[in-house]
Amino acid sequence: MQEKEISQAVIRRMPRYYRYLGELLDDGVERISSNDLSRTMRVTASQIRQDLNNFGGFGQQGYGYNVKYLHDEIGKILGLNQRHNIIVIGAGNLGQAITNYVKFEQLGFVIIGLFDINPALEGKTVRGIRIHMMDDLPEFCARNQVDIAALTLPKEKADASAHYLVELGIHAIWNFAHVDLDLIDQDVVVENVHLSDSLMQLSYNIVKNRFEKEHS
Amino acid sequence: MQEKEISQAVIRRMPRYYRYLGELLDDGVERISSNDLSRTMRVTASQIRQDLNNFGGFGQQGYGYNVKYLHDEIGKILGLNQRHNIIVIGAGNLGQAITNYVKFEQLGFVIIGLFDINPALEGKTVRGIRIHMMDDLPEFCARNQVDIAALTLPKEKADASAHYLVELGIHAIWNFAHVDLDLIDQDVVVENVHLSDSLMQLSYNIVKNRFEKEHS
DNA sequence: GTCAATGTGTCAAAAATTTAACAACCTCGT
DNA sequence: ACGAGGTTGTTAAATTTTTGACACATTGAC
Repeated sequence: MQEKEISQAVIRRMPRYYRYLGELLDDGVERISSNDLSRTMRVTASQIRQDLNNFGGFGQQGYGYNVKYLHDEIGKILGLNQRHNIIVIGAGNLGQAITNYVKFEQLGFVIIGLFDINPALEGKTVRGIRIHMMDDLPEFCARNQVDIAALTLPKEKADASAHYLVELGIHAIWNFAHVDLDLIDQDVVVENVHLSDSLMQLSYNIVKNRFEKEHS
Repeated sequence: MQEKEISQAVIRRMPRYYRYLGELLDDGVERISSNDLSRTMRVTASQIRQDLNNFGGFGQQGYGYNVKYLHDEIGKILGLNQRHNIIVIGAGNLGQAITNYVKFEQLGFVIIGLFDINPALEGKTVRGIRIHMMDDLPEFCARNQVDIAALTLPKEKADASAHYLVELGIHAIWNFAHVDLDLIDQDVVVENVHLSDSLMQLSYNIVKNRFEKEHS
């Protein structure tokens, strides 16, 4: 499938292509050129062609790209042609919010259970999905195929939980706790969503923007 | 304050430095060298020094960096020395989850109101913070200083809301809707949190990881 | 069927980012 | 007060990423 290493910079852009192509598809657009796409996406056409060519030649000279075909192919590249079962560790507000986000399911990401240590939550459900106690985790993982664990718990507990999950055979973690999990050398893929980092970036740009306005 | 343009690559790393320095501070560490920090953060010492030097010389030869001082300075760079009032547009699960996330307040980001169009939510509160109807937005913005609007609503409504917010004088948007807001040329700073993009990246890396295991 | 227009894949150049190297300087033990 | 050891700020090299350019394939009008 993959041959040479593809830079994460490219990978970061792929979901965005997928999104735009999905919209074109919904709009009934059949074909598109890198040039037209570059205008709507506000990136260079060269970058689009370069990015796509990392994975193969999906276009045709003189024609462009077939929207449906390209959309499907990028979907395959991103693994969206297969189902991913998710468990959510930490059934607090964020965990529940994610569980309620139906859109993920359309992409093949299906939440099959939530876990928490708070006994008050035991047996309750979110969108029909049950909240279990952490003690039940080993059995649950043995009985169900769990592809991804979403970590939505306080940072103090995140690292220990992550190690525990890896022990139970989980190979992918979607980490919302604002720590960097110390899982080097472990056979596990981690994707971080650091909301406070994001806010701080925004804050930096706010201050910068104000400054530039004052001095121009 | 800022002189030459600093690349967003650097800015993306600053919150992470801030986080690690905060932890060192909590641990009572007084000073640290770029070398020691590089080991814990798993980046090169050279990058740390280079990054920090974009903003000035915070260290001292033969000594290293004073943790508290550096933490404070990075905080200032990121604008964490001032308060940022946030309104949340869309009081659904995600909006409420964010509102409940107390940690932001410690960083100076204070949520002062939620807005929705669902009449059933009118007057309810989340962590003591009131949910208003969208109709009240103009008056609310006139009476309160609103620095950031967090957009936690369906993508169909995101773009129109964003334009409306800009009209009302808001200059910063924290966008959770998975569309790219079309706000070029507007005097507004946008920070995106595209959760599904993040999930797709994770998915890509899962597939890649599996593939590499099978072929090694 | 021909040909201008279109548009990809790819190679090369340019720009940006990261890493390495080191001179200058500070610390701290003696 | 001195000097060995340590550490920054900074310059230069290496690497990565992005952009530009164009040969060549395909389309679609006539």
